[in-house]
Amino acid sequence: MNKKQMQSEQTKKRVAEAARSLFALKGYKATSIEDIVAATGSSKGNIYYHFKSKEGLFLYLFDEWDREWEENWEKKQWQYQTMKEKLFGMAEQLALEDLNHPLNRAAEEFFHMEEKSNDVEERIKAIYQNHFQFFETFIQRGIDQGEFKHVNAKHLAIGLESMFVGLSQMSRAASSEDVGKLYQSAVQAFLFGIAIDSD
Amino acid sequence: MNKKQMQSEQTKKRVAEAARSLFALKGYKATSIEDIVAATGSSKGNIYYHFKSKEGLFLYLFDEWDREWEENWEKKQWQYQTMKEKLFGMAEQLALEDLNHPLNRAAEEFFHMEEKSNDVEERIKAIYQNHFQFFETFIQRGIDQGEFKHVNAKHLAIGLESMFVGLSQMSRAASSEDVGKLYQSAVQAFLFGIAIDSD
DNA sequence: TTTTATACTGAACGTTCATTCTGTATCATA
DNA sequence: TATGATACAGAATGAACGTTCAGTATAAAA
Repeated sequence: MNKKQMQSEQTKKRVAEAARSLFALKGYKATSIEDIVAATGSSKGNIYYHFKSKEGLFLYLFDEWDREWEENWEKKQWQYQTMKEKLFGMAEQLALEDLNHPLNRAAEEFFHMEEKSNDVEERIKAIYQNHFQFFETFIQRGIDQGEFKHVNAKHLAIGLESMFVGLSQMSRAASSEDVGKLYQSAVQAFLFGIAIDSD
Repeated sequence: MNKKQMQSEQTKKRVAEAARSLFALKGYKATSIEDIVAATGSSKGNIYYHFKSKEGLFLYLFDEWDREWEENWEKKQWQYQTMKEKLFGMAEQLALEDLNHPLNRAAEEFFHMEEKSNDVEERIKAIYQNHFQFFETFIQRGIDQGEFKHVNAKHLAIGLESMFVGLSQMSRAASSEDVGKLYQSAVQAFLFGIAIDSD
């Protein structure tokens, strides 16, 4: 790799990292390109040389996060034996890691914005579909291994994703609660139910 | 009531209804005061005479919705006997009524905006607390009546709210699915669990 | 050394928008 | 009828910000 290419790559990283900090601190909308300029010393034009748009820059950061999450999970999941244990473990990772991830708040804001370019909208849908697929495979494995009932894996995959997405949002409003316990009892309910007559 | 007061009230209603339609159509941020001016024939100044701000106008509409929801639920819940049935009934009302409510999308956007005035932030927190309280009472009743296990009602109230909030959001991404079924299986899981070994 | 592609600059553009403010019309009240 | 309050009009304010573009510097390629 060239000296020039290396510098270019470094610049891109510097911009990305500054952007991540700013998005974390101020939120997506409230972080202006000007803010990133001030934080990096790079010029506006240069930022647009490295990233297609503000949306593109954010999506770049989000992808990094998503990739890292899956890597961490792959490393971690082997310590658990059953699918039930895995699910509790996943809840733990989500509660501890995700909630404290710098992009957490900004991502929520970003995903709920109404003014998005069409390609971004498509990307977001694809991300969700990916998560659904992940959980569907997970649940299906539980069924195949005789741990889970013969439920509709597709529906309950969405149910699981819903629960975790919602949990992540509610954890902020219900601040005084112990978040770990919250996630744990939610998963407990999802696995074993809260009703007494188990039919 | 005066003729003047009546006209004033009508104007306020006209503005509110136009705003609701526009928020539903274009989203919160994308709906400008100018849009509402164009739709009502009222002037900007007049809108600000009747409502404190754009945020205030939206919150006014949201309150109406919240009130109506509780009224509808109060009417409906008596047709169900057990708490389990009630929960399924609630899921139905949420799936059918809420998802089609004009403000649904805009409210999501509004609640996830990062730039909010402090009093609005407080209001939103209060709204959530209210929902938590509602579910906590609900679950506690189930426990007292011997229908539910001795779970932590506080935690699971948040869990329920999380699930429904998440479900409402996911229902858009997973459009092709039958939303009613989706809610139903989520509640089914929450009540009876998906695991086979019910401990 | 000349040429060319890449990396970078920053001023200018174009647009959007919530809110305020000064003034006016209308109706209730005294 | 005179006075005061209420309801309404709409121009002006004032700021914010993403994106583009014409031009410059730097280093690789020829």
